Amino acid sequence: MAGRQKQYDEQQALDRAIDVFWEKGYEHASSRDLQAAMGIGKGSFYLAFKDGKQELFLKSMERFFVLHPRPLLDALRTSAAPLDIIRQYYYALADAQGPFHRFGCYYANTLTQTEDECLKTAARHYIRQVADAFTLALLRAPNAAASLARLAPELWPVYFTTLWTGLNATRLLEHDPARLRQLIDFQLRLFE
Amino acid sequence: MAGRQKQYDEQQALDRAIDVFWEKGYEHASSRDLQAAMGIGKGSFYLAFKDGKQELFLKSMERFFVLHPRPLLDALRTSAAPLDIIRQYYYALADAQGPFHRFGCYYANTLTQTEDECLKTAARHYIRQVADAFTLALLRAPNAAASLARLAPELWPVYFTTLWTGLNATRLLEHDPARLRQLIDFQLRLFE
DNA sequence: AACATAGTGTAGCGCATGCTACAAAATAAA
DNA sequence: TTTATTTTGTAGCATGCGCTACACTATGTT
Repeated sequence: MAGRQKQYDEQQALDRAIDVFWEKGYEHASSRDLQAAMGIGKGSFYLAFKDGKQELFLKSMERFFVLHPRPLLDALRTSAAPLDIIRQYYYALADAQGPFHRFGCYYANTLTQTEDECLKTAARHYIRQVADAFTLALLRAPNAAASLARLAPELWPVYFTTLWTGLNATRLLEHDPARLRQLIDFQLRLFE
Repeated sequence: MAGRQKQYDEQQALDRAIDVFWEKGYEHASSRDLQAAMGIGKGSFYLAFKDGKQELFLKSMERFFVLHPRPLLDALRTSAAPLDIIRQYYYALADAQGPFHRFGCYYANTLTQTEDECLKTAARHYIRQVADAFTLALLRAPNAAASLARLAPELWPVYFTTLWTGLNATRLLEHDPARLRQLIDFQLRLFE
């Protein structure tokens, strides 16, 4: 392996790109915006990401999953009270001020903001991961039987997803976080 | 009133603009796209809509409301079974194939796809109109008391909105309309 | 007929976009 | 030291964007 060595940390640069993509959305984040935030120039940018912005965004979605949903999913796997963890996650989305999800859901935004089928497919994948994990966690909860009697389990993922993506839009309408939290509490009562 | 007379029908042109905006979204509908669909040139376009694309879209949102939500709201005001009407409206959004809402919700799309505060404020306004009308209609329904006991009425608009905007995104994930209809049925059981 | 007014068609400006081309610089292997 | 390889910085292309400028045409008023 010969050649000059990179003057930037790839992962750090990816994290900075996430900041820009999250705030502005895929389409509105220009390659120049991204390069500035990542602290690199065009040359390095198109060397590291040969397919440009799209490739960077795909990698940023993977990285985002490691940073945010994965720790949650890991916690869910071992928790005795998964519902409380899930509730806090929904709260974070409803709470526009919070440090997480200040700009909404990274993946749901992608789903509604771009027409790129490749990116939408990836976003779908990550959202499904979370919804399926929620379903599995609550199926293992002590009071699962009661919940099952109310709603068939194959509808649980679509139930979570609709609530999640709904909140992602409704938070732009209803600015009172308390009311959104009340709605979340009501919807999650299904699993109590 | 002197001067040459218009060679196109303003309302027809507006309807064509809606087609383009609905399919492509505000940002992705270029002024040239719109002019072509409306059958007019730059000159007529910027004479009729001095503030350009933004003004056209604002007017298209008003026109859209007259075309689609208003008839629904009128029907709700007099119906003895408002829940059935509401259910069909949700079905139409879930059913990606249907003639209406083939490209999702005109207003919810605006809310998540653009950063223009002026347009978002207008979109919020129209969505609220519908959610409030749903609430009023169901409060007048014969079995309103039972529904009230389950969920406080001030949460009804946010309940409708979250389901609506949620479906608007979930339809991009879950392509089986039957499953979405099952979810709608379950959510609307609150008002039975 | 003369004039003012409203609508139409065309040329093109200034800007931002994603991306390529390519020379210069740095590093490891020979 | 030479060579091959990798990274970096800069110049700039082609395209599409929203929009303006302006001459031209059609119409109503005087």
